[in-house]
Amino acid sequence: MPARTPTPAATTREDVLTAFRRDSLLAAARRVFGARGFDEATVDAIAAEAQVAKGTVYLYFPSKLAIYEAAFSSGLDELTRRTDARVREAATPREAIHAFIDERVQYFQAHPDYFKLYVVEVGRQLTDRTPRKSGCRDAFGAHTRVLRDVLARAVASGALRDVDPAAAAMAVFDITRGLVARRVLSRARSDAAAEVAFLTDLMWTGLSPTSVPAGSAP
Amino acid sequence: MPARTPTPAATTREDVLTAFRRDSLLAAARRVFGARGFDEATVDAIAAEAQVAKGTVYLYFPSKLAIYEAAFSSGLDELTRRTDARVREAATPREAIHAFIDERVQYFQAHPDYFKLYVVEVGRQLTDRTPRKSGCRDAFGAHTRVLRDVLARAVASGALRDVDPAAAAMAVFDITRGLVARRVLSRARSDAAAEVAFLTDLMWTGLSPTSVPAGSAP
Amino acid sequence: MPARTPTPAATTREDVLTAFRRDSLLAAARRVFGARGFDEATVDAIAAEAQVAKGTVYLYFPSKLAIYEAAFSSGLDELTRRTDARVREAATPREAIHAFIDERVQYFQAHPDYFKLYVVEVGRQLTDRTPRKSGCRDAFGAHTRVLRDVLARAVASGALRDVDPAAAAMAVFDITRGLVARRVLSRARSDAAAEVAFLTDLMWTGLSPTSVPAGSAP
Amino acid sequence: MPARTPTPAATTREDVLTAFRRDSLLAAARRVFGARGFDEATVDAIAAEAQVAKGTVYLYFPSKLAIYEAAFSSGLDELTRRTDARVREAATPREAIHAFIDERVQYFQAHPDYFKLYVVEVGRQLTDRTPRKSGCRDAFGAHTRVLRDVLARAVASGALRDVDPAAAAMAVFDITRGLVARRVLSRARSDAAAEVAFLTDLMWTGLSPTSVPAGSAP
DNA sequence: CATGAATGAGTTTTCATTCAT
DNA sequence: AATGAATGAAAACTCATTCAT
Repeated sequence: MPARTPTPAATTREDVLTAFRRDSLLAAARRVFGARGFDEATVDAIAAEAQVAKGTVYLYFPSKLAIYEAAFSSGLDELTRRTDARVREAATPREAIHAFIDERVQYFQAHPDYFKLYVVEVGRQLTDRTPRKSGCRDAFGAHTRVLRDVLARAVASGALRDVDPAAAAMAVFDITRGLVARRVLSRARSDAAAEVAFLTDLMWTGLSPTSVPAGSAP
Repeated sequence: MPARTPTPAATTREDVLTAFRRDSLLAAARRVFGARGFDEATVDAIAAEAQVAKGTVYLYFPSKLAIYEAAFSSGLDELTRRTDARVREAATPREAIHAFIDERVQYFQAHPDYFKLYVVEVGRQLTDRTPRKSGCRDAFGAHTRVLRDVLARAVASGALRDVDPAAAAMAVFDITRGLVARRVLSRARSDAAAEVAFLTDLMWTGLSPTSVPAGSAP
Repeated sequence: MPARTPTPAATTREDVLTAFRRDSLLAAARRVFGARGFDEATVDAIAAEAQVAKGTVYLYFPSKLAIYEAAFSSGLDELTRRTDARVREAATPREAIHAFIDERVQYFQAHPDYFKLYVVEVGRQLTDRTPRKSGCRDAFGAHTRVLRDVLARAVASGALRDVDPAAAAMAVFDITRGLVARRVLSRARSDAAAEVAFLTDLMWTGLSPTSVPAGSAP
Repeated sequence: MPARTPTPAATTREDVLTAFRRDSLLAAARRVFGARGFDEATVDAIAAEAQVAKGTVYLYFPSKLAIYEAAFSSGLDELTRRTDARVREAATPREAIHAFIDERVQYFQAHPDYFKLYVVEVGRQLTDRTPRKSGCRDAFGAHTRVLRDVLARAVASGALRDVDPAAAAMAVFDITRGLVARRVLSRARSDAAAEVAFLTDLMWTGLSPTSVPAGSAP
């Protein structure tokens, strides 16, 4: 990484075009894979969606699986980047939880195709025998890292009661995922603010230190 | 032929064999579909798993999709039946939440193949253009009905604070799903009691009426 | 053929039953093959039509092809027998031609399924690489033998002009076949007498010795 | 690429190649369907006959049935066109009958594969439950239309006796078909002139107005 | 670089035939 | 003799991938 391509001015017309084509193909792939799943999607359909010939796809990606993984990863990267940024900006743990839920709901609402791709991939990971070489697998763990760290600090400072921050972050992650799934599946177009607020409140209350002793174990 | 066996239940050897074959095939289908997903699974593989010839499969099911739906539905029925029973038996709302989470974690832990099939089906539903005729789709809504009713009564009686019972039930459903997913994916064999207890506590605390005013909005 | 089975009393109950079953199967086969053609017909369908189990079919015939050939031949035998009888009874060549056409039209009208089987078999014979071992092939030649002989005698006696009797018999055969095909295809139920009379007249006139010199060659 | 070839007819190399492939496939299909019938023919065999891979066939035709119908129709169109032309050119009714028989015998003699395909199709039409949408069915009726019109005019002008022109045309059609069938089946290579002349004479004589009263009905 | 025609491996499904009961 | 469950070979069709233009 010390020496990038030594031609600083090398970002030629070519490169721009190439990058543009790649992005077009990834966007097309997200739409097609999201709409049909991995197996039902055809390379032909992706090419048509991107308005290029089928052969062209193979100039940019070595295989259908590679397109899929690139499409999945590129979306995931952006989602994670945005989520992490908003969580980091949050002034309080409560706001961090709210930011996490809100950002993800908004992102997926704006990119329902990608949500489908995302869900399909979770299914693939569960059912795939060949352990995914690409970073897909680990990527999932990274989703909640920033939130977990925020919660860990909150527990340490006494702002939250003494829970496992990782488990708590996962719980927030899961209810977010469930909310998004129902909204995407039902093609909900309404504002999700009320539902986001409810889940934020539910989690925050559940994690607050001021809660009552909670009685005996079940 | 003079005297047909007067078995009152008319359950002949044939019937038993037929039922056995059907069950063997469904079990094989659950394993194969769970391991590979719908598209990657082949009827050949299911037949081999059930130790019959390919043609035999078609004596019991009219198509690959029919096998899949039967395998999915049969497991779902049992899961729902067991979950509902345990939730109904619960003496308190807190116990109901615990029963819901605990039963489902135990069931899926005992049938990891079925959990994969279950996840795969969620993916299919998202990506399927042809609305599934079979009860698969509606079946999902029914998962939380009993729990929702319990929570609704608890809200009415003041045992819980004033939340939307359906949304609360969904939250419980989602964190359960997340827990199971992580345990199945990581092939966890350990006892899930601690994690179940944590989630029960989290939800119960979050829903309790004694919670603090919760401060300002996020 | 001089010594039939030397047990004259051997026609037991068994034999009768066996013969009955064979005939039932042949009748069923004629219906099914006639309705669907050879390839589209299934042994299952024939068994069902004959109200026996599939395995039973194989007790009476060694293969699907054998059933087909037996069904075809049995019908053909009857048709030829009846046609020959009526042609032989005819007092004049004109009546012989009429008898030939009339009998065949009536027979096929009464057995439309068999006509389809008959047409399909003609197609098969044309397209079959493996020369039919059974008598099917030669059987066709025999259709017009009796009519041909009648015409030959008529030519010899001067009752008809000097034509090739075989070619003339074939012409009568062909127009009969065409008439039947159109009637069966259009499911005609009306009386064919007028059409039979027309064709008889057409052929008779064409073959009569009193015809004009016929002018120049075409 | 700066200047697209401004070929006014736009018949590029591509188009020629495509048309060539299509024709090759149709010719192969005629041979294979003619040799084996519809059901016994495999797409694999057609592909092999045309020296292309199986998948290639599906680039030009959507299904096996579509290939079959295209092969059937293309041949039928040419046959009908040629027959109609020769019949129209004929100066007299007798010549029209001769032209009809002669042209068809010659065409089928030159394309025996197509004759088999033709016969197979007749069998299919008889046994097909699903009424053929394509023009195959109606096409048969059109075969004799031109000849029928010629005969109708001849009847009107008194050149022929008072017969149903349609029935007469059918009779000519049927004897032609029979002659061709026997020649193709026996792989006759000899000149058919004598047989054609005989049938022409037979029909013409049968239809001539100068015929004797023909005696009593049979 | 871009194209899209060609390839052929792989999948579902059917059905003639066998054989244990 | 009769049954019908089991078998597995065969065939239509799809689509990821390649490569000549």
